[in-house]
Amino acid sequence: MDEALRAIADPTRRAILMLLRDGEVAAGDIAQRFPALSRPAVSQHLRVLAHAGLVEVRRDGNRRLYRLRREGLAEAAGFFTEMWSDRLGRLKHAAEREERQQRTHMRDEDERGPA
Amino acid sequence: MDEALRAIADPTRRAILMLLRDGEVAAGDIAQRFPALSRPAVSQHLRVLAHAGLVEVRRDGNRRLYRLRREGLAEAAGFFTEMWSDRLGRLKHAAEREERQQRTHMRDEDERGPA
DNA sequence: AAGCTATGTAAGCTCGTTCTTAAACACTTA
DNA sequence: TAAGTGTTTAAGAACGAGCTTACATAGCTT
Repeated sequence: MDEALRAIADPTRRAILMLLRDGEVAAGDIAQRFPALSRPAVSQHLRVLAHAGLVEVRRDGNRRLYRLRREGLAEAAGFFTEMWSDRLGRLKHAAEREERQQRTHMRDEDERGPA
Repeated sequence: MDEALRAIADPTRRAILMLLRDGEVAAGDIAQRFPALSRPAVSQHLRVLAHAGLVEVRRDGNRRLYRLRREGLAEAAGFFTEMWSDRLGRLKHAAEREERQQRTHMRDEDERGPA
């Protein structure tokens, strides 16, 4: 998930993923969509995406067809669901904690940070 | 949205966001959770997050309380929804395009490589 | 005002990322 | 097998990200 989010941080790689939404695309065809970049540059981006589990490759004769790996995408999106989920439960805890804190108002230096 | 995805790519910043799920936290309290990092490092991460629209700051006397900015988070998540959405419409287009391509099978060298 | 606490900014270093060119690899066709 | 496509790998340059230390700023407290 870590690698996927890092991979997605790059705008070129996001554009590549967008390109793959509709189905398989050959590496060369992908590269053609980025006139500003050399083919090796695109190839390296594809490698990063593959390593991150966001795309899969398939050989078709000479060419390599890349396709989206939706599981990988969902896994990356997991961060957002994690950010949103269980919100009520945590809010309850937070409220209790805050109440306790407000009552005692302890500001002493007892080990606040665990290992 | 670009900056937000970039910001989220960093694990420390993700951890900070997680920390803020439950409500406001002061900069110093955040920094305490990262014993491996100096306080300026955390401060800089917070700046990046603020710039990306993922957190908001509020002054409370001496301290600065950071809180999550859910709109920013949703905007960042927009990439994923964009990846998933409108899939059927695009698939239809892709099918047509593929059909046309398969029929004519044009592979000639019309200016593929510009300057 | 002086000094403390809480926090941000600046400057500089290190390391990782992204690009380029040159070369290698793999498959196809003559 | 030799030449031709399509694509990746290698090596190195340039740039940016993230860290640290030192310093600056802002508010509170005496």
